[in-house]
Amino acid sequence: MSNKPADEINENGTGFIKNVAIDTVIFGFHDNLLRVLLSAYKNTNYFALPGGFIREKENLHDAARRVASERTGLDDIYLEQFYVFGDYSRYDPQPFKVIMEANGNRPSESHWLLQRFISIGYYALVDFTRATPTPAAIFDSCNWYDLNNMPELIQDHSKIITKALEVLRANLDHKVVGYNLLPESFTMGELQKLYETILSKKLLRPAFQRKMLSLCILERVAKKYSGGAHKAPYLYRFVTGE
Amino acid sequence: MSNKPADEINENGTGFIKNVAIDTVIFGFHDNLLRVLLSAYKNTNYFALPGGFIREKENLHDAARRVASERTGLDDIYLEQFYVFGDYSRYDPQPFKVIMEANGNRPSESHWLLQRFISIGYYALVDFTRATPTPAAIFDSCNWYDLNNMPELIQDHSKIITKALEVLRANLDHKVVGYNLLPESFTMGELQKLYETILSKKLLRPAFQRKMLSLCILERVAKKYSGGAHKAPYLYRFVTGE
DNA sequence: CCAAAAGTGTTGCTTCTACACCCATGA
DNA sequence: TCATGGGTGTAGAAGCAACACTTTTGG
Repeated sequence: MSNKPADEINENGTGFIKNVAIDTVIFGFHDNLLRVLLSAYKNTNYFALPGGFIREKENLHDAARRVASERTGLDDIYLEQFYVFGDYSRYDPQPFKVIMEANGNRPSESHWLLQRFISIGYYALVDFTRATPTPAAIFDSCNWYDLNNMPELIQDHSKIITKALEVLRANLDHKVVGYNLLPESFTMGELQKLYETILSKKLLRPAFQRKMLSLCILERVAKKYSGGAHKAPYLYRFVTGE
Repeated sequence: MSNKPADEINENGTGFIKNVAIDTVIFGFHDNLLRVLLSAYKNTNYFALPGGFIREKENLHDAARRVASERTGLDDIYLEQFYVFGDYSRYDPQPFKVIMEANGNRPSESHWLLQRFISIGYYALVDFTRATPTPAAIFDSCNWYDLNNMPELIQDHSKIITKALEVLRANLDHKVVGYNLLPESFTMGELQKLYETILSKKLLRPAFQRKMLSLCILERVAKKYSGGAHKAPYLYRFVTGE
């Protein structure tokens, strides 16, 4: 939970469901690295996952989509609910107290943001080249960090990312992941690099190519002349069924 | 959400987290049928999943375990969090209003149980022969219903069961399910019947037997002389690693 | 003509499917 | 001894890992 617009910061959180937060793990892929969007709070050393809250009459999914959209500038985002984090031990209001104080607020102990939150985790898969990381108004910046080189995160946000990656990996087999993380067209090599990065292991090139083509979800578009001294790879794109 | 003890029924739900419910789909297996525990409210025609709420300092998992334990009398229950139901359209306070009125209460519109709830779904797998369905104090009865022959349920509880079954099926491959749904010892035929019931399809006997044995999680205990005019099957049990 | 990367062929192993066969049991 | 259900054997198909080979590109 983070990135709240200014008007959300009032003592009792009018208009929002209390004690429930949404944390989104927004994955992007670039330069052969899997990255996530993190918010950095101004005037503090705190980093956190993009998060938000559910409006009183808002669908849970829509709230997650709203958060992911506001941070990326995209409006057609692939989202997957992956886990709920509900241990009482994750209750840690200290960071928010510091953040608010660093920004000139003096919240009372009963401020709604200082209460316990049950956090519903969503992961998003976005096309790195189309997303424009956008910090929430006033409060923070927002940037990509690769998974192997992340700053320390508040609360249990590191664990949330770990769990998101775990579920993403488990879903690799039966859900099409590349469609959301890659640009419109891409080479088979790029697709393989994506899979290898998510799984953290090498895959055999011939096997991967055949497996992907056997799914009948890819079509060849054209060849890509990269200027490299080697055979030009085909470009592929996902067939959308239209 | 249902089965609340009397002391939970006060206007503002003191001691509980508001707007969040837990619904548990408690599966049991008996007579070759997959069954779920349903609560029937007295003085109404309403049936619902066993449910409950999270105490202010209680872990989410512990709240789910508490609900499942109270309904079954068991204390070592296998639980799996499977989905969160958060559409605003599922908000339907009517049944609770009727239930409370049928039991002599006159809740105000602002009664906490008549507010919107986001419901966290857990499924439980229990040994039918050990569970003793126990209704929550005063309010309702509690019984097994087989999946193909269920009463109409309040709100979106049917959809919740459908989703639970979906996830249970998906988990059949990589989680050991029989251990929790069967008694201490069982025949290979019984285990196969369980799988066939969950998947709603026939499996090949030799293949099933070999697959199960190849997992090295079963050990033979003894033969079972059923009195039937046929070869006595072996009894198996899950090796626990002790 | 060479190096590098992409695409395809092939071989052998493992796994699964489908059916056949044998074994034990009590009427 | 027969019907019934449980356990095992096995041939063929399918799938996959591993490696070899061919093709294309620019230096």
